[in-house]
Amino acid sequence: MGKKRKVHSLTGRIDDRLMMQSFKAVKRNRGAAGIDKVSVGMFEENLDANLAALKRDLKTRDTFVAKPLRRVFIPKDAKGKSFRPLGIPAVRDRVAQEVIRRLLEPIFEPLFHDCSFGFRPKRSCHKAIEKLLEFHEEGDRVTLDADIAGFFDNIPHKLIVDAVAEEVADGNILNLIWKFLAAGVMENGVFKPTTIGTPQGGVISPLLANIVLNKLDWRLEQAGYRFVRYADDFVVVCKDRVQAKAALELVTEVMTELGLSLSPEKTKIASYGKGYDFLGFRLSSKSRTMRTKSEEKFKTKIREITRRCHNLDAEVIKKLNQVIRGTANFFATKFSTCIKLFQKLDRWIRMRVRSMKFKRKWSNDNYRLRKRNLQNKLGLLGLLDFTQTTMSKTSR
DNA sequence: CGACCTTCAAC
RNA sequence: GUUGUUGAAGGUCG
Repeated sequence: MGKKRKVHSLTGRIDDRLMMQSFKAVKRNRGAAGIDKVSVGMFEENLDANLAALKRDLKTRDTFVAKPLRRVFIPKDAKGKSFRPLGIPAVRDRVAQEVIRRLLEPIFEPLFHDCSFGFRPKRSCHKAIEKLLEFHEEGDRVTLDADIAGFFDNIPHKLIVDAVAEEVADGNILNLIWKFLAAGVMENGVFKPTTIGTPQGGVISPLLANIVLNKLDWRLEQAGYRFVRYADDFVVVCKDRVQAKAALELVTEVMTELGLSLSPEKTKIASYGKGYDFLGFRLSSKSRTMRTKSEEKFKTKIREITRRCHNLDAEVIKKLNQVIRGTANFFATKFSTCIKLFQKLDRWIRMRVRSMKFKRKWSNDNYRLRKRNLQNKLGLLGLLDFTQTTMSKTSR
């Protein structure tokens, strides 16, 4: 029953190499500037001096001041009128957060539950679903599909810092996290303090989310439930509806403790027999395919590329192939049963391409023939062309 | 292994 | 204008 050994000096690990690695990581994303309008490129102009100053501020207690976040609203779903509030930290602060993230991640990663799959290295949606399907194959077919209401925006700051403090005793680091959380936002020129939530757009936010929800994971484990969690979206696998009800009760209780609540619309008891949506797929005992929303998103994208008024050329085919490759790559997995859907979509894509505008070279040119030749020569591919390559790859 | 470019997906 | 973490694929150059 010895006391858990905490990590004491993380601050001491902040050196020039870590600073540089963190900057490189921020640069790789090619993200936009924050409130101070300093772009990554501008920060890089005096890189050594900027990193040195930042390192000093991070290492000496109560020196670092997080700049307010820049507020940007992005549409949540393609045509919906709901918006997601982004908080974009200044480039300097993104580097700072990356430094802290790199220090914290190795500490918390081993403590996380094996069934937590979101935002974690070497884990993915596919792995999450594979685990879920394993559970179903072992017999349990009723699911509690739960979603936390406004998760990132509603986690209490104290809860986050306390959760980190359970493993980290370095007061300076805890202070820095507190400052990131309480940086505030500038919304059309007016400063608004942030008293709750972790910024959507913050470098450490995903890690902090996992640190907090790790508590939920182990509570479920302790109660004997099997589940798969991806960020704030999780499925508890149950043997029947009675057990699912009980699971819902436990989850609700834990949510209250964490100052959170479930989204009533997105939380439901379903079954593997009837099927349910999770991480972009529609999962059921008879098929695992794209969910309707994802199919619509894909179609919208194809429509944009193959607009009737646009001229069919090499660029269009290239762009189409990129999108098709990417989509097939995600949805054609070991477990998915997408062949029929892909056939349908491929026919639809070819129809779209056929009806595109195509320049006539001379007045009585057989442009249909030239168009088809162009299509073949430039190699327009279909979703199915990519599934075959993924199939042969997965079997190796 | 690294730099850059493009795409897809989840949240 | 659009941030962030993670995973995947393809390409160019070392």
